[in-house]
Amino acid sequence: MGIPRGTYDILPNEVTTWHYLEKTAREICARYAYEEVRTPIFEETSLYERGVGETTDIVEKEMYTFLDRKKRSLTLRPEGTAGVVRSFVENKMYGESLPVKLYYFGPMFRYERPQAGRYRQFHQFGVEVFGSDDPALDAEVISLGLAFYRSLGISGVQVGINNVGTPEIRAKYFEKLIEYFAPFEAELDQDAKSRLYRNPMRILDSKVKRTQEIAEGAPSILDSLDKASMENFERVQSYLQELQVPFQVNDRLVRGLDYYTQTAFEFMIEELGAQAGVIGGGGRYNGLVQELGGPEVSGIGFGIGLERVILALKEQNVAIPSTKPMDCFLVTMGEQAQHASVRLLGELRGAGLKAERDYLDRKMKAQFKAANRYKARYVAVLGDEELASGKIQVKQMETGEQKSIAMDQLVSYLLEGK
RNA sequence: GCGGUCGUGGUGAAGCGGUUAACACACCGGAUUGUGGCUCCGGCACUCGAGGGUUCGAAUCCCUUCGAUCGCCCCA
Repeated sequence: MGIPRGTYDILPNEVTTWHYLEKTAREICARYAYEEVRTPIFEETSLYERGVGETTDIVEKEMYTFLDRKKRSLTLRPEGTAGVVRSFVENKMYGESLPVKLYYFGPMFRYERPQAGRYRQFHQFGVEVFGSDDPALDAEVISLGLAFYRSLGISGVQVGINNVGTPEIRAKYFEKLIEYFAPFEAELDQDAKSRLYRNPMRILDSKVKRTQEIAEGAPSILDSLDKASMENFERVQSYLQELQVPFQVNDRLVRGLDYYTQTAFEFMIEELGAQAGVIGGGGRYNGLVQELGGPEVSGIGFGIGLERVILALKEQNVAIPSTKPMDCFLVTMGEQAQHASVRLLGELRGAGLKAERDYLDRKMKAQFKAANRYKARYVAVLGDEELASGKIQVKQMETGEQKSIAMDQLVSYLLEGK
């Protein structure tokens, strides 16, 4: 027996990092007036087929799909947006005052081969905004993402933005691309060939040298945009400038999900390499709410891969705030003292102090060692003498200073020392 | 789904055909039977991911399998 492939345990010493990420995300979202939403970890399979797109890699080969006991097809969520949109529609949030600004945090599942910064169960922090086309929101969402990285202490995050137009524009652009690539068909690599008629935009970011050379001359989607899209794109850029968000226009930026319209963006960090370097991405999805049965309400959001954020934190040696030190370790000598320690320990904890004792009947020396391991600020020694006198020995570990204190004064003494 | 590398104690690792499986750290115990962080001493792998084979003999060679890791596709 072992842990399933592509999954991993987050052990206590790592959990502090996760708390740090969550806390930071929550604080920033609160500042930007986003509220948390928690949706199920699995949904009906059809939600993703319709929402994410039938021809995407995610739906074609990466979903964890299973039948329940009533033979309903369910799928462990491969991404966050579809579920949040479903919830938005189902709970008729479009009836509330718009825009509705939401964020989420949690595990996602994709059946892929594990690799650096890629797991089968991984975690995302994401936001979604519904009900406004205002390009200022596009800029807000991007700057919120960037604020998250910065607030964590990650530097060098690059923002790439593009405008992928409307589905109609993309259809026309596809024709142009096919027209351009067709004469080179024989020179393209296998992957590019298979994409030529299905999704030629994907050829643009190929890593195969010859394909890349050919792709360099391909027409840009920006030249195919209609006036409204172009204006929208320009306004997003000017708002980003207002917010002092550095960005690069990348007309080759393609996202993996079908639902994106207009603005598409990515957060990247160079040190982590080509794959893990994309630490977040998102865009606008103006047709999705309708596609999933809601009214014509537009949306925009991003998903940030937290495993990759953690890679970046480690790469850049960002210090994680450590856990609370132990206020007091109770050393006990003898059975009487062990009994008495139960109550004393309860009192310490009841007073809000972090306190611990030995449970393995260890020798005093070993108990002191344990206290050190816990980084205890004080050690209180309780033995027969103390029980008889009602006074307990309290040692401040850093200075080695030791005092005798009335047992009922211990709590207030420790609270003073904080 | 495809390709490379790897798999020895709690951890980091040596050993690469010859039989008690180095060493370091961690942990436990003792020196110091009521006091930590230093020092010294002792303990801690019937076993080298699993299964099969070659051999007088395998952790060391071969095959299979599982897993990890890195890369490709794709993505966070």
